Amino acid sequence: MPRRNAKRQSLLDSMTRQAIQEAVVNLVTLRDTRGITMDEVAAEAGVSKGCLYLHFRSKKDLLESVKEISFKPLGDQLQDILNGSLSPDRKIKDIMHRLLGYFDENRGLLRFLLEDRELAQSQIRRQKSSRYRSFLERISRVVEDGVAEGRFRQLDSGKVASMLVESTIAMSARRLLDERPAPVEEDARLLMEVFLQGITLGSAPQ
Amino acid sequence: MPRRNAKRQSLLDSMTRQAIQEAVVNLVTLRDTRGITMDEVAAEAGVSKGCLYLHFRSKKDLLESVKEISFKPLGDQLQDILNGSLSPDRKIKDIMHRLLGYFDENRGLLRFLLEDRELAQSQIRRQKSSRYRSFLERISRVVEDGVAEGRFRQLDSGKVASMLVESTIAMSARRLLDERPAPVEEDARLLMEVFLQGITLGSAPQ
Amino acid sequence: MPRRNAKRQSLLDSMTRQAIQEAVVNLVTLRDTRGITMDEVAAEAGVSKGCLYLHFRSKKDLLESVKEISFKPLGDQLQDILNGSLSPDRKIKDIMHRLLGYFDENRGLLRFLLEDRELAQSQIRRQKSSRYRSFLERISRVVEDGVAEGRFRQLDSGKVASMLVESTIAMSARRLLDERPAPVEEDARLLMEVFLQGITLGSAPQ
Amino acid sequence: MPRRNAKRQSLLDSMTRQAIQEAVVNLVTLRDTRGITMDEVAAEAGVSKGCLYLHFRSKKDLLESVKEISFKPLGDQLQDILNGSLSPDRKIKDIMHRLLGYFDENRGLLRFLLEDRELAQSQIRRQKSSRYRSFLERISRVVEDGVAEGRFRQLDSGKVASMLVESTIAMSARRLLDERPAPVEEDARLLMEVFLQGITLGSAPQ
DNA sequence: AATGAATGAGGTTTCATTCAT
DNA sequence: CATGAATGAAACCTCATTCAT
Repeated sequence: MPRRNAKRQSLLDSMTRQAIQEAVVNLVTLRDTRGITMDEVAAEAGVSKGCLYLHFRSKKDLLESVKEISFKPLGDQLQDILNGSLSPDRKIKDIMHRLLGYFDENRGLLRFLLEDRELAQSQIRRQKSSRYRSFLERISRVVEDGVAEGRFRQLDSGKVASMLVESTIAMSARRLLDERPAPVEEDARLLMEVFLQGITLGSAPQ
Repeated sequence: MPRRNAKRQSLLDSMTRQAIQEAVVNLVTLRDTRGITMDEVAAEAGVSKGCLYLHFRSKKDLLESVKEISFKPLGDQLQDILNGSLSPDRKIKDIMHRLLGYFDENRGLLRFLLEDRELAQSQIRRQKSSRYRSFLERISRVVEDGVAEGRFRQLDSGKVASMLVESTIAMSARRLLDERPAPVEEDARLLMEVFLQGITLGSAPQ
Repeated sequence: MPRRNAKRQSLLDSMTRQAIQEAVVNLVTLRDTRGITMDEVAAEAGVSKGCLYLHFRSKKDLLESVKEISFKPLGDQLQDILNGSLSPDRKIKDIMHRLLGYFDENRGLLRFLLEDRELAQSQIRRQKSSRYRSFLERISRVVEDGVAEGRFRQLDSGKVASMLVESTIAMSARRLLDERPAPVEEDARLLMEVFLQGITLGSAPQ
Repeated sequence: MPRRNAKRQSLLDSMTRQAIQEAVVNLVTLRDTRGITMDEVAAEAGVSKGCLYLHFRSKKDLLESVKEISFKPLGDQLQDILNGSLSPDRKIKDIMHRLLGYFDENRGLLRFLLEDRELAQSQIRRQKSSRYRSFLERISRVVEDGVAEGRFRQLDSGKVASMLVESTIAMSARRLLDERPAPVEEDARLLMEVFLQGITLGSAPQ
């Protein structure tokens, strides 16, 4: 049964791939991305060093693939929110909520995002379109929609998007350190309150 | 005159120290912190590699010291603002203004802050007092003052401080990438507007 | 019918063997012998890597076998010439002609010969009988025949054989590099003119 | 005394460089060039592996430098002969004599030459100007001089040069294998007898 | 007979650190 | 105080070979 064999083989194959990727996620959860070595990945995954290069062309390739699969589900969920028909402020709230939740569930991934963000800064100009930057632009457009609808003030949407996203990531980072973080809803609400109404007492509209 | 010799020696000594530290700053402006080598530092400083270890115990020690001196002036300036008698919202505005300005003037240093931030996030619990964390706590207290004075709403001050600071850093990073960034005042004003009043149209009280 | 099956098996078997060997020849035509990997051989042959080791004990064994079969036709042709009844000088000419022609037709094989030659030189004493060395000895005997027949001068036949063969190989190598090499006949004639009129008795000027 | 120190330092430096290069020569004398590893070179030279890269950028660089210095003296001697005012046939004889002698004295170097020759052939087209090829061209010109002077027959000088050089190298290789090789003079004379009386005008019998 | 994932020894290269001078 | 050659522990990567299926 060559068909069956092929299937099982490719299943095994993809299982090893996953095992390696999961090993990376495990290690990244503890260490910095740049601190991990291929030896460690191999040990963590329970395979030989050579095997790593059977499944990934290089270390860079491996890390890249881990980022890819790690952020895929989040990306899809955010996509759904962004493509939805909710109001801009609701979209922003949902996105914040989802980001907080996702990083709660996948604690190691935050480091990849942090690295991505740094990367965007070191490769000044050249590689504008990292995951992070394109995400920012999406948020930016939601802000613009809010402005167009007369809900938000006329502010630089790109900069506001940065503020929204970075504040949410900062909140996620805090939650990571917190042994008993507040419920996700609570932090999402705090973010929204601050951004929608500011921190000044009495400035709330109603 | 042993006294005089000692003095001259220590003067020369400190000059070499400075030369080395400046070399690091120069290199960090271009590269990632972890990407620079001791060879490069020695070459940039115009001293021998061995000399580096005469003045600093290790690479880590050297980088740490560079952070120290790099952020000292900023720290002092922020300290002055924090110790001043201005209102909390004015303090926050001044701090934002100063942060944006400082990173504009010292473009490479942002990387150190980013590193510090990562450190602060990876130091789960154990060693609370990274520069970044202690700075956050200072801001946190200003927010609390504002709450106490009845100017700010009753919000989690630590979280709000994170939001304020991360948004400002994000703005600095944007400015770094921007070829012709807006005047510092403009970005500081945007940050304050958003945080004090939120982004919602019509929510401005007076 | 176990007989028939066995036959078919061995036929299939030998076909795979050949496919592998041909793959090596193809690759050697492009690359250096030592540059090719077993992965590449497997890919080129369209079989699995493991299959290689079913037909050949090792890489060395495989390459050795390829040399064997690659030079077999040439060896047979040269054998015919050597066993023929032509005059020694005619034999030498025919051999040169055949060598030039063979390497023209099988461009990659020259690399094997070069490797063999190196091998012959590094194998100090031990394993005298590499293909190359035994071929040299054959030529040597033709020279001796020529001496015995009074056609050639009394010269060290082994050394003269080396000169003849190396000059011919050098000519082949030149032809390989040449985009439009002269006709084989022309180069063979040049070789003969130089050598025959040099080693032929009575060609000494005074 | 900084002057003196610098001198001694650079002396030590160049001594290590030499030690490394000599280690390569020693190893090449025994093994094939491509078979030696940087580990072996380091061990043979009595230095650490890292030290190798202090003196040479890469393995390729090291081997290249060894070739350079190994063939420099030979190159100079051949240069002198080529630039001299002797007759073309005398030049050729002297060059053959010198090649045989040089390879006798520096047995390992022959391997480098053999490798270079192969290299020239595998890098078809690209690196036309290897040491070997430029040397061939020099010899080629001597042959042309001989033709111009009416001493040699009108033959393709490039091809004849190949024959001359390759035959001499083949003779050297033979001498390498021979436990008691004939005196250099004898082999040089043999080469000359064969070639001179072959290419000399008027040697054609009929 | 055939597969191809896995191995692991070994290759080249880098770099923080030491130490004799 | 200063030097810079030397070190050696990793780092990344390759590839001939094996073996469960």
